[in-house]
Amino acid sequence: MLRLSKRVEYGLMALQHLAKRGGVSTVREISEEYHISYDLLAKILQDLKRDGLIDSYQGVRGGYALMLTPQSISLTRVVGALEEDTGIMDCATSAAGCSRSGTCSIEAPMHKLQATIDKALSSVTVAQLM
Amino acid sequence: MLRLSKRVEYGLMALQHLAKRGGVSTVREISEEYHISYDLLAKILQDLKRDGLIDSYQGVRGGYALMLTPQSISLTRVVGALEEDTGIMDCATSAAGCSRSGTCSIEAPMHKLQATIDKALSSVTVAQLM
DNA sequence: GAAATATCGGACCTATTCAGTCCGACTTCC
DNA sequence: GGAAGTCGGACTGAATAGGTCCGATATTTC
Ligand code: SF4
Ligand code: SF4
Repeated sequence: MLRLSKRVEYGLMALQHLAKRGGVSTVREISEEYHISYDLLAKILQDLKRDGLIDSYQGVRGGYALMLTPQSISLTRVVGALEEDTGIMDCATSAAGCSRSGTCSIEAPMHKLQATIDKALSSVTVAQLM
Repeated sequence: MLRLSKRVEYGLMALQHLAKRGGVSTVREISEEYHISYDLLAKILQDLKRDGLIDSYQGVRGGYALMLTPQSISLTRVVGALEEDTGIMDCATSAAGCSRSGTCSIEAPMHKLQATIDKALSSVTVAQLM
């Protein structure tokens, strides 16, 4: 379907918010501003933190803040943190391979297309969302 | 998830086969060569025909054949014929729009990304699959 | 120390989409 | 008339996405 998940979409909005704000923001604050489900956004930010994109502070007056500069956070990174299966086709994440790999003749061109798309994603950073 | 559907994958294999073969091929022939479900592939080829990419001949000794040159069939065209929702996000297919369109600030950059991906897709043709 | 405000983390539910199947109708060649 | 094909719609099962719930833990404030 070639569509980005809501998780990525919300994640990007949140990152954009954090970048614009600079400091620490809470899940509630972000979820209300952009009308995103609180619980869902909470999970997303936890994933981003787990991947080292943002830092978290617990307790009262806690929240999340960017750990990296907006310029250094690419869409590739965000997608990687928030989705398991990237990759345009089964054979794209080259490790696994595909059962048809012998008879299928479109594998090579698809890998090339994958590379092109990866490049497109990596060229977009959070800094460009502001 | 940024993944192409099996429909597109099978469709491309079939188109590649038709392009390589030149003449008329039956669904059975293609489905057996690449180990694709007969019924599923049948539907896919019907869709491709409906979109004018291939031509069909009914009855005994019938089958499908390309209507266009392999060079003139882009991936964009194939995806368009086989999937309803193209588009990286809800707002991408600009007509519909999105309820968050006011508060959301990442819309413009996403449209740009969409354009980049579209370009990548349109630069791949069936001719390059052979 | 208690209460308020946060993140943390896992289980859970539901709707939608995808892949695949089944079957009856129609068309054409032999 | 029968075999070999496409046509088209309905249907199923499995996977995924999107969203919810709730109890635990950490930290600040009063
Ligand atoms: S090798 Fe071919 S059949 Fe297998 S996932 Fe890649 S494109 Fe599809
Ligand atoms: S306008 Fe914003 S919220 Fe709406 S679909 Fe586009 S990116 Fe998502």
